[in-house]
Amino acid sequence: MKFQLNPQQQAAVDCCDRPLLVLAGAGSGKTGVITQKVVHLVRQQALLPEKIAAITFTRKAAREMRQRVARQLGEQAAQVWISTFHALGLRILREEAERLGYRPGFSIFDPQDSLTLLREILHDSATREDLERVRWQISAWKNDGLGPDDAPGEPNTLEVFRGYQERLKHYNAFDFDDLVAQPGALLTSDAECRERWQWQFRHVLVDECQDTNSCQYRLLRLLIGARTGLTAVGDDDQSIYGWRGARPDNLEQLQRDFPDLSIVKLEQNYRSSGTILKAANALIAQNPHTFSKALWSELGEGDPVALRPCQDPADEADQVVAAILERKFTRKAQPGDFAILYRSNHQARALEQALRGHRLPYRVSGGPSWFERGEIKDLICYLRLLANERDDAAFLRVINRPRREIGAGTVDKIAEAAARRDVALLAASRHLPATVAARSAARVRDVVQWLDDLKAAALTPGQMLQRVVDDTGFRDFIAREAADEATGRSRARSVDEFVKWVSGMDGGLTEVIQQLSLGDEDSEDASDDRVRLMTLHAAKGLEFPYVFMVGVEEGVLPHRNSLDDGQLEEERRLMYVGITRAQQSLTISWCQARRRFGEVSDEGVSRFVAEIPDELVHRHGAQDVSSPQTAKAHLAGLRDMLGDL
DNA sequence: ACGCCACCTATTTTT
DNA sequence: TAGGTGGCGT
Repeated sequence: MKFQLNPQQQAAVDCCDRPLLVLAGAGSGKTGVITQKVVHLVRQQALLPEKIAAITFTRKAAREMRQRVARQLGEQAAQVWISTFHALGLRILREEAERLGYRPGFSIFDPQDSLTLLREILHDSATREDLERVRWQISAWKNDGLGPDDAPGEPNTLEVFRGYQERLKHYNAFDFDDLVAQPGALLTSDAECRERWQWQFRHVLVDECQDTNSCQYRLLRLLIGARTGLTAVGDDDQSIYGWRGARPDNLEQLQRDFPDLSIVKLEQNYRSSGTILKAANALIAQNPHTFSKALWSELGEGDPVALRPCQDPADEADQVVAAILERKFTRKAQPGDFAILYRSNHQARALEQALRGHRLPYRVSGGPSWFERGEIKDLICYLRLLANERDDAAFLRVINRPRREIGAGTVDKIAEAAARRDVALLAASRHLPATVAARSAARVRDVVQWLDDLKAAALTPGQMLQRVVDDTGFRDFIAREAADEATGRSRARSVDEFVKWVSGMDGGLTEVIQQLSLGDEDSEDASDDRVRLMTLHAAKGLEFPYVFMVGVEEGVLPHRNSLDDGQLEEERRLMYVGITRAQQSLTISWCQARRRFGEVSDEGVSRFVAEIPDELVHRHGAQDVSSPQTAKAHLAGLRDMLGDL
């Protein structure tokens, strides 16, 4: 496939002699630009592929980009460093671990492991909420590039932070935030190392730059040496992650950090109708801007934006379903052409009910992923423990799964011994204290012996995992543990799938685990033809022919907790992101009444709706479908007309 | 180890 | 209102 670039896109690709900021509006073809630029750097600028880094936020974006680069560069694409910030950080850490006092084969703790760790530090009086709060705080500090010595906080919270970091190191483990923070700290303090990495890359490209937090931005800057090219792509109007530390003003910071920065704006949109873009432009114009931008398109004006007041969420859901059925009929649209977007997850419930009721296939995005499922996490922990015997979190997870009748008392005694001798739980299990009863001691020795044998056998990660499953009877254990037979079967199946998946991976144990720890290979199936339900946050980067934004009410969007200090602007951007997902048709609806904590609230339509000019909208009112009764009747009529869908 | 009840809280979430 | 958590009893 060959891309026709418009003049602005071409300018962005061609600009290689100075740092560049590409302000890429929604749907302006920025992925194509990044892809083409990588190709250009290799083909025209004669850069070696391994001298180029393209950084994204999600694995999905990275995968997409790699595929598109591969389509043009073929084999060479594999040499380009296309990865997420975290994967890049991991790759740096793998080479520099020793400098930080870590050993090869280190573990990566997920948030759950972090919670386990904090539970040890904060002893038993802490509730789950306390632990979550502390974890959140520590993570926020790290994302701001702060450590226990410079973070602003209560002395005892900082003490917890310090203890947390010390323990992580003791376990030879990093948490997710460390994957970016530690390379940043290392390259800051170690000039030799910094130069080496600056030498590594001749050009760095960053996607979604407005989403970088302080820590990511610091790492980015540290990678840019005197001879390193930079292409930053971003859209300040789509910055919706301020609440988790993203700094959209990093786009402005670029101008200060790189005085010779060029700026290219991509304003032609290839996705939406003119009407939808005008609505989006008008809305976002209400926000203050450093960089102004107006999207336009050649796709024609299209339908007006439909505005629909509804009685309550159930009525709203019925109306959305009615509209979907109608369009399935009149425009031969497929379920997969529709997306329903909302501010918060619980809003999905009413919609799911209505969709189920009318046999419309749907998919809710944002459930727990494969790797978060308990049985998969168990298996990953076995591998982690085999690669890094200091990984106490993995040890604790695995020691009694499947049941080995090693009681809490025994584990406590092992933990005491480990603490006393300052060794890991697994090491302590090899020299059990005399206080452990002979029976328990024998059981522990058996597991440890088995683990040691497994480690000594020269096996691939896949074979190792297969042995774990076989030797422990893991499938049966997992199946028996499930509440009902069906979930038992499905879990056993997912164990098999996982073993197969790991067997297909290449690399040694360490690489495989570190891959796995970074998360799911999301099994996004383009062919699956279902109505998509998701939050506005989850919708970023996606597009759909028909979009419904529901619950566009004061208190919901903008959310009631975001009415002050600049957060309102982020809520408006959220609305903007929602609008710009739509290709042909956009329907905005809200409820007159919504049950909230038991009480009926009626805050009414969102202020954002009034920010869309009148001439762009079509208001549905009482004469259309407005009461639940008529909506139901309308639906019934449609059903008769279309047959049972 | 499991089930029941009282209590609390109530956005957005990737890696 | 509802769903999740934590404490407590069997």
